[in-house]
Amino acid sequence: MSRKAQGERTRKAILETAVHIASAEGLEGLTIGRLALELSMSKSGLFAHFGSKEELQVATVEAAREIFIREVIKPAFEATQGLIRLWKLCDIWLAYVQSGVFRGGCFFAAVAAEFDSRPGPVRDRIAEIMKEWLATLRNAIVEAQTAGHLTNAIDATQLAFEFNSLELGANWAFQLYGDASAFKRAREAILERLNRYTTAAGGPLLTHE
Amino acid sequence: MSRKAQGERTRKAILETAVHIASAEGLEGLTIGRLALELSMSKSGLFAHFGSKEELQVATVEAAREIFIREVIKPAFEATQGLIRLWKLCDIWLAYVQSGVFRGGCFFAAVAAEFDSRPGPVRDRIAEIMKEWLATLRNAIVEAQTAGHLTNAIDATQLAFEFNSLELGANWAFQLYGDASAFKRAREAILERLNRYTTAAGGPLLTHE
DNA sequence: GGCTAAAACGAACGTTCGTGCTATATACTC
DNA sequence: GAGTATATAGCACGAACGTTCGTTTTAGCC
Repeated sequence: MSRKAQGERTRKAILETAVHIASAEGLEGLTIGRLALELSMSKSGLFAHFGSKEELQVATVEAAREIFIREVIKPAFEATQGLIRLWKLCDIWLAYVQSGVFRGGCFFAAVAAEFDSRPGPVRDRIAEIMKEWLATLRNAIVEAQTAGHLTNAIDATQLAFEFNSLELGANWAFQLYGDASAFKRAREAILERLNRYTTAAGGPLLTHE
Repeated sequence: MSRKAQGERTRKAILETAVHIASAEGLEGLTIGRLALELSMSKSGLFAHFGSKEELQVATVEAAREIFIREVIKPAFEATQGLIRLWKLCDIWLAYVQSGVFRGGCFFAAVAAEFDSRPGPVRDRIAEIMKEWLATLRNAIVEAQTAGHLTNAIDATQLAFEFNSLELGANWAFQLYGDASAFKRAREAILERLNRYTTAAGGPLLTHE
């Protein structure tokens, strides 16, 4: 193993742990000492991988984005474009949060609330990424309309807002109360809307169970 | 003014400022030094009003609850029980957040995300209060059903979850993007549901404008 | 086997945090 | 007016924070 590759590997390991900690304790609660302790390495050795705490935070956000793409976006995009993919995006998102891989639930919901009043590059990147997600959702809706699965009467931006809200709401209920039925409620609400706006060409109604 | 009353007054002033800071910086970001500076008093003098930082946090949460009751719950409860009150609860909540009295938007949305992975009395109190809000919402729905304004076919808990989610979603969009149209979207989604489930006895349809 | 450069370390910096101890100023009681 | 309780201030503490610096370990190259 080259020395160079070793550095990359360590950096990956650091960020992997950082994402988990930050989802629960936040990006400020994510301290370098704590991170070093958890990885059994020195503060200074760890710090050398990033020039500053802010850079570490940005890198952590970036790492979380890649995980999100790998675990939610990509699997959903294996489905064919249209209604199915739209539903997959929502369904997999909910399943992913419910699976509890992150102690703090949805990473971005957590850090968005933390940084929404803290101007700077960290906040900017978080906002960008969440906007990206919302655009993905909206785009899937438009595609479902183009494919003739959903009626053109609905406003795609409005529907994307509603779906995103329901997901945030489910995440909130699960994190605060451990209430897993919130995911069922979110799915029910989303499906109800999808089914209501499905055209004849949209195929048989989707169901929850 | 008695010494005793002076203490009470100071405490109120502290908590008033604390709620504002915490809505933006969080309950951990709310430091005693910062708070003392903002109030032009000494750290120790301020600290004497609370036995610990945790007590200060709990007191701040309590203060926020009282503000919320005064500004949202009470005004909504001036409306007659039933559909109107239910709508008022949602509408006033949105207007209150939009008014921007708190730099960090909805106080409870902010601190819930911060503390949902931090066990302790602070988290417990936040969870209680938000459950209280959800119960208020649900109860208003049930009352609207009992009054014959809304159909009994709907699940009150489900609808309360959806309304709460839409409110959280609007708060999220406004805080992260300054997007005021999110409030319009939330209102539209809520009204759409209310109108759809309104019985003939529910009176004329509610409108947004 | 030495040389180089990357990677990790250990110790310390200055600052800020929450918290405690002691003293002073103020208002009410008798 | 002396005495007491309350409110606030001053000062110091130990711990933890992000950060810097000089050193040591390690892998690849000639």
